[in-house]
Amino acid sequence: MITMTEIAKLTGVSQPTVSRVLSGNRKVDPGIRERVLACAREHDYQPNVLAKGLQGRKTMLLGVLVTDISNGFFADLVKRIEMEARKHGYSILLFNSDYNPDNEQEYLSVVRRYRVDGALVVPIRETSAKWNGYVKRLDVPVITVTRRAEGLDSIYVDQAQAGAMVADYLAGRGYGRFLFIGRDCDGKYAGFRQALEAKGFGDRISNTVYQDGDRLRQTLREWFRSGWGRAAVFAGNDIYALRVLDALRSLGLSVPGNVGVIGFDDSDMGSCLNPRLTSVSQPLDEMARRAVERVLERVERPEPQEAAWDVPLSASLVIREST
Amino acid sequence: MITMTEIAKLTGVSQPTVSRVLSGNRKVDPGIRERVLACAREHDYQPNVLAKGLQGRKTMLLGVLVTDISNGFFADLVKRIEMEARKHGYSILLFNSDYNPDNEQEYLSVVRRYRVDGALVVPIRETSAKWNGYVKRLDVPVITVTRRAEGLDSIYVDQAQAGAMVADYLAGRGYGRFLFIGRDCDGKYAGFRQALEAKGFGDRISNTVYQDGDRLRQTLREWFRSGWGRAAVFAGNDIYALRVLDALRSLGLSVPGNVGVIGFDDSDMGSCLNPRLTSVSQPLDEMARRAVERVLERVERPEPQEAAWDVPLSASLVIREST
DNA sequence: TTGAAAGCGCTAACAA
DNA sequence: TTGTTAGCGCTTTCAA
Repeated sequence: MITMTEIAKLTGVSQPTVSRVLSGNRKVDPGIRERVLACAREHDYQPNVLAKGLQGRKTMLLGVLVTDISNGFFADLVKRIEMEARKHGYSILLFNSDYNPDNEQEYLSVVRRYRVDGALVVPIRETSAKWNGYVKRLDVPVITVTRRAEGLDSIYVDQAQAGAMVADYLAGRGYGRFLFIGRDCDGKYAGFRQALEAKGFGDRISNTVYQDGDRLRQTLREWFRSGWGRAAVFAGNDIYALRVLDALRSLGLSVPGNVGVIGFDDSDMGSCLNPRLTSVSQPLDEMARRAVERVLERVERPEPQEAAWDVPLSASLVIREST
Repeated sequence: MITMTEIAKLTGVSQPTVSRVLSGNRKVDPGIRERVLACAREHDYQPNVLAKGLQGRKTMLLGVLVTDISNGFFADLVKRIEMEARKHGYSILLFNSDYNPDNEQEYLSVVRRYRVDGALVVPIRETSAKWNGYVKRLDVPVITVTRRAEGLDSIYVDQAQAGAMVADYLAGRGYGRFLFIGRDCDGKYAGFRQALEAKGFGDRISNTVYQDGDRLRQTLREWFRSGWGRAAVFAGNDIYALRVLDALRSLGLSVPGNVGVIGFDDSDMGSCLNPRLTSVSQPLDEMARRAVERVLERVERPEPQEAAWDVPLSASLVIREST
């Protein structure tokens, strides 16, 4: 691949002059300019981003670390981040932690090796002190997306509020028994639980971590049989919800007749499921756009002592047939 | 971030010696070795991949260009490619063409700017001469994944064979009218059509490009009314299939009672849909693994004149409830 | 076994 | 306006 030095030789000027022409920010004699540009075009010159980066300027690289790219929600998030970054001339280096903390930690190091200009991270859990330490060491702007991180820029949906919203909605629809599928440390479960307790449903709430196939069916059956009142399942994400629908169907329970089901993330498929899935929608586009903008802002003009950015967004409810 | 030169100063040796210690491939006095390693560990040294790359060696970067990362199939593909690349110490630079040829072309240039060691590409269409030209100019090993490209390494599922397999299966199940959802230039449609023609169903095949909501419903209704014989829809991918199921349901047609539906890609959700979706499964894992291995093999020892690699894999049928 | 010197491709001083 | 020089962090000669 042709370099500036080679173009310089071919056109009989100095290499820095070529640089001046190609970066376009300095005055150069029009004659030379044309010659250089013609030569560059002819040989399909492509600047070496690595050399620029090494030279101390930006690498035009953004690290993007997510938990599971094969989850439609994160796939969508990455897609939007990529689009937004590209719009500003940045490319993204993709890392998939696969919910493995060892990977997460390692990738945080790898990100540094590439001297990325900034990073967008979906941490595995609400952030620990240890994790915070790793991130600080990155010494590039970092923003956590979809989760809040103490002392770091973060943009996320307020999970507790989203959970409370689900609780209000379900209670308003006349449901009186609730099962949450997901971890009990999940913020949306906390909000969900708290709102239900305030309504006097404190003893009508169960939760179970997500399990596969048969076990999920078992759990659902036992839960359904073991109480009374209209039953509703709140799934931690739409994938869980899909599995719940499937399990309920194989138990012969109709949705929403016997059991209501509500998902989380409002993934595209939800609107086509049978029954169509009620779900909580996160402003994905806004998160991606603002996260990238924020990181790039910090890249362009680093103000070390600026306060961390803490942007909780509101989720919204998309009501369909399953509740 | 600490550099080799700084470590050299701190430990009182020359910078190349530090390099020798940290790259580990040359003999160094054990005393020095320990001192240098200790210092590197203490300051959390991370090699500058850019400098290594610039110096003429590898960048440890692989470009991955897909058509749509938000499609679960490609998300999964990217995930596996990332895992496999990481296993070999490579990171991936992600590009999403969004089915826009302009993007595809531009990103092929951007890939060069980063001096990636190789690229894995899902081209938008079966490859044109123009596209081939761009790819050649990359002058790094390129492999096309999921599509065949003349004169380039490619690993893919033989679409025509997959289409024929679907035709055989549907005909064997007693279906006698067929609608393909997707482009007529799609290889699987060609194979599907040809196999059906061979069975004398030549005049019982229709096709339509994918359309949204109402239009899809319209199309399906008209097609369903306009003929006789057991009807089956072959959707170009599982997302289309999901929409078809939804549209049929809103038309009051039961699946598989009135219409059979078969998808393509065997995405995870298929096994939980209502009804569970029959689909064509591609060996995703094998494709990702072999594609990365092949590219890296070419990176490690470039043999310019070696013949292009052409690996058609076989798809398999996953039969569920929808047919 | 170690150090000195060169150079990858580029930008940013500084001089002319 | 242009060229000269230096240097980013590293690997690779070549000497010692």
